[in-house]
This record gives sequence, C-alpha cells and structure tokens, in this order.
Amino acid sequence: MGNENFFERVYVVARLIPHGRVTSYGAIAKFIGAARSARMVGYAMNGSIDEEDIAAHRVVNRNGLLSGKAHFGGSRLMEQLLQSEGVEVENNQVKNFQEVFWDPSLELDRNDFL
DNA sequence: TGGGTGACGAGTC
DNA sequence: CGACTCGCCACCC
Repeated sequence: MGNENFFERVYVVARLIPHGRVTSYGAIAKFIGAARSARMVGYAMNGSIDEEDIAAHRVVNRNGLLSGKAHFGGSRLMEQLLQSEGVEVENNQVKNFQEVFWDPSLELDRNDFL
C-alpha cells in the first residue's frame, strides 16, 4: 500500500473500522501519515459514497458529531445506519463517543500499511 | 493560471 | 463557552 495514493489509503482504513464502532477524520489522517490533512479525509469519504464496502457513516469529526450526514441521501440516513449497528446517536452526535471510538493508530499496525 | 470551496483540527482570544 | 484564524490540498470552475 506504500505507493497507493491518499484516497486509497483512506479507503483501506475506512474498510477496517469495526462494526458498531466509529472513528474520526483526524484519526484516519494521522494514521496514514497526513496528520494535518483531516480535511482531505472528509473529501475522500465523499468519493467513497459509491464504494459499497466503505462504511463512511462510521467516520465522524473529533467531537463525535455527524458532520457528514448531509452527504447521505436522507437527513437521518447516517444516524439510522449507526443506530442499526448499536451506536447511539443524539442531536447529531454519537453518545458515549469515547467508548465506541476506534483509533486506527492504536488498533492497527502501521507496518501492515506503510 | 488562479481563486474559491470544503464530511477537519488545533490554536487563539 | 463561542467565534475566529490558519494550515491543509484535491477539485472545480
């Protein structure tokens, strides 16, 4: 994966987010070695909407806010997808965020990707 | 060629 | 606290 472009890296990590867990744009950016490009992660997720196997709804901002819900068909789709996985959402925000938060840099081994 | 635009995040006040 | 700035960089006019 070393030579894969930025988007590919984002997708690889996104595919590994466990069912019922969430992570943040910044956490992904940090893990793939682009710590200051969290914004690009969000941009990449936008292009992943078409990719069936990428759970873009499991990626929220650093506060657990569903900042990307607008990019899912319905205004509640993202929230519903999360709820269906057991992730509680209230006020566009993931409840118990720190408990369901999945940090790739802690759970994954960089050597397998970089 | 150049400028506006973000599914962000960290910092400042 | 909220409001604001700045760095980031692929894309789209």
